[in-house]
Amino acid sequence: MDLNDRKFKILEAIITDYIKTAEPIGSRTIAKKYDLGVSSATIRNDMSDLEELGLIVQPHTSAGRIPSDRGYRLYVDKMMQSQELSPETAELLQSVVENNVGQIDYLMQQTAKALAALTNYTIVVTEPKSPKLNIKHVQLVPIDERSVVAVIVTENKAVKNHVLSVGSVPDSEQLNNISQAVNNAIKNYTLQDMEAIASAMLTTYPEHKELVTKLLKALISAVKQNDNVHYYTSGVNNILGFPEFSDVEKAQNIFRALEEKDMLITLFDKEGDHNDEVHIVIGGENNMKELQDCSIVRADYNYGNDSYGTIGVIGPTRMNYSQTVSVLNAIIKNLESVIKSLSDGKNNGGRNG
Amino acid sequence: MDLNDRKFKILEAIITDYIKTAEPIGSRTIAKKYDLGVSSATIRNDMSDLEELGLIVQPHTSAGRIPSDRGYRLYVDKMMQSQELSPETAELLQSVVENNVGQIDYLMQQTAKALAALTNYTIVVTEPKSPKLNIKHVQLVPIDERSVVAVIVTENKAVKNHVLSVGSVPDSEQLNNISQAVNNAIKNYTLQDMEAIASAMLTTYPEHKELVTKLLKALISAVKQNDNVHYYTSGVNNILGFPEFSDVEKAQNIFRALEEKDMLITLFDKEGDHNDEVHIVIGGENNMKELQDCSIVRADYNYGNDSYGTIGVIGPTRMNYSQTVSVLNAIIKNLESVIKSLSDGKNNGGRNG
DNA sequence: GGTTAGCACTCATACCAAGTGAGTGCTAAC
DNA sequence: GTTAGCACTCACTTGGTATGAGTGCTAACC
Repeated sequence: MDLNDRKFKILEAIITDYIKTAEPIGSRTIAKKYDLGVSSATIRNDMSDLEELGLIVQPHTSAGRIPSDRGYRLYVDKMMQSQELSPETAELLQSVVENNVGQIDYLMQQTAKALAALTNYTIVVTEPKSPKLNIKHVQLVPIDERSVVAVIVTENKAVKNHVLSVGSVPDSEQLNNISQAVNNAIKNYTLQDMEAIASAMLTTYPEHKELVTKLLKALISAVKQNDNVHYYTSGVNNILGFPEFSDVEKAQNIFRALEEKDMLITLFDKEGDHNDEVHIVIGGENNMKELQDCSIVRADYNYGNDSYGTIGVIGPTRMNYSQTVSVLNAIIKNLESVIKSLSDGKNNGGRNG
Repeated sequence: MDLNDRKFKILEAIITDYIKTAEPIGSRTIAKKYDLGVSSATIRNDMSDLEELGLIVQPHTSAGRIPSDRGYRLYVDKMMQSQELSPETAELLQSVVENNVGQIDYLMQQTAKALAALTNYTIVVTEPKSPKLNIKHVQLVPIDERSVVAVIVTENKAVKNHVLSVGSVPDSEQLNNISQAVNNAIKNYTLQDMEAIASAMLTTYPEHKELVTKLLKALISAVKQNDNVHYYTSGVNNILGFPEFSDVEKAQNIFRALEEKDMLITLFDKEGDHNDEVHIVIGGENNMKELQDCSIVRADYNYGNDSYGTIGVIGPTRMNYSQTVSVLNAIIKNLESVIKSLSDGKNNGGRNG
């Protein structure tokens, strides 16, 4: 059975209508609302075919039809028109990014917040992380008489702080010396040779054994903690606004999933390849049963040196995919351009004149 | 009208019962369940008096009574028995704190998570902040060819990173020199004299004008950002578990409030004095109308040098105050002891032998 | 005066039965 | 292939009727 033009149109009508109203839509409604030039009976026959193909389903006998996951999939892959953003929206997205450059965590938060407000869905933004993480620079900074912070800059330009508490803190100059020594050691050895570095350092600085030992531990944990990605969410409460989640049980499941860090991260990591495209996972296509009624639209943003972060939009399967994709594309473009202009040293991108 | 012993007992019965069941409780139930030695009619008379005093209310004519905010207040202030924590609970709370020393953000997150799991309420933990914030130490660390991170250690031992993007990055040695110069300047001037520091620095390092300017800007913003407190929440979804919030509208209001950073912060800042005590705000006592059906139990933890953070527990007014207070006291004690032992340089507190 | 039994009254909730209407599937005619 | 017509399904609404938990009041009791 193939899909002629009219059936495509009917499917599209059902999907767009259902996205708007969340109500099952019947043959008569389509006949009246969309000018297909045929009667409701004909549409009824077509709908029967569409159902046979698994593209739409009937919640119960005397109701209209709603799209199935497969229906949405077909729509998303073949039928969906890309949507132009309004100038105001585009500008808003740009200003959010540009106004928060420099403080990566704040930038993420504000991005998430803006997207949540714009889409009315739930947003998750993960900090950039690199598949191959190497430490680029280490600096010890004194905090008080008993503790120093090890500032660790990784290849992917992430900056992490580890507080080390030690018996006694060397003076600034010595801290600098030790930092320098570690930096040199890191350049010459790989992290696998941490043992070697440790023993080398300890012969040079036997009097700071405690500090050096703890510092190396921190370095190792920094590398390991690579999979301990930070992330920011916003618009979680939007979930409750959708009639499909007015059942508290369902909403609670979703909330639980959203609080479960590991779940989210694997969800984002899954679909393999991190490329430029926007990925869409519809309903049951993801195998977390808490999110079977949700769709996830996500895209990765490049952060230089193979490192990337992810922005994910989570909403009901009845989601405005077209708009969401446009918004995601726009924000990713903004983010990457700002990041690029930063590392180019010139801020020549996207300023209005 | 005064409250004799029996009336107190009746009020207590209503409150404890309602905390457990969330159902209005009637005279007959009290007479049967609690052995007061009088008939339901007598209890009925007493309940009428309690209602006249505004301590309990009737949701509708043919229902039992439930405690009012004033009833809870009386209970919390005069009647509530402090509750001993089970050894397992105490141990859990201790291990959470001890296992996460050193990474302040992770510690907060885990603390929030543990408390949420334990109490079944929503937890908000704010990072420590100081009423008088001074910068103690600054260190520049290179990131790549175009950016350095300014690591700022404040008096309250918070460590903040600001990424500065500059035309060209001086080598490590020069970065150290500049850092040192700023540190010296900060010791001699107050932050109000930032202008003076700036001009002094710029005569010393004219070739790094850009970097120095941006660094000083970062310092100022670090001081200002003092009120931009970070905080961590956990157990937000627990809200949905309570029958009083099964009305989606209400739940959504609460969620919105919890996502509104400023609201939460002012909520915590409000009740003035930050001392050792656990503060309890019941229902309408706080003036955020979104949280009128919630109670907030919060306590501050000391972080040395006048700086403190706050741990807040948010739940329905029908909250297990006694347990919540005990848990809060315990976790605060653990946190403070660990913090103290860190700055004492010896970890001699609370290890099992 | 405090306590109690008895009783009328209220009112949310559950239950049931009938009615309504949106929507379908099928058949026969066009 | 399309359409009109019709029987059928079934969620949802409406209204009327219990049911029962709980109260307030009164009169009697200790």
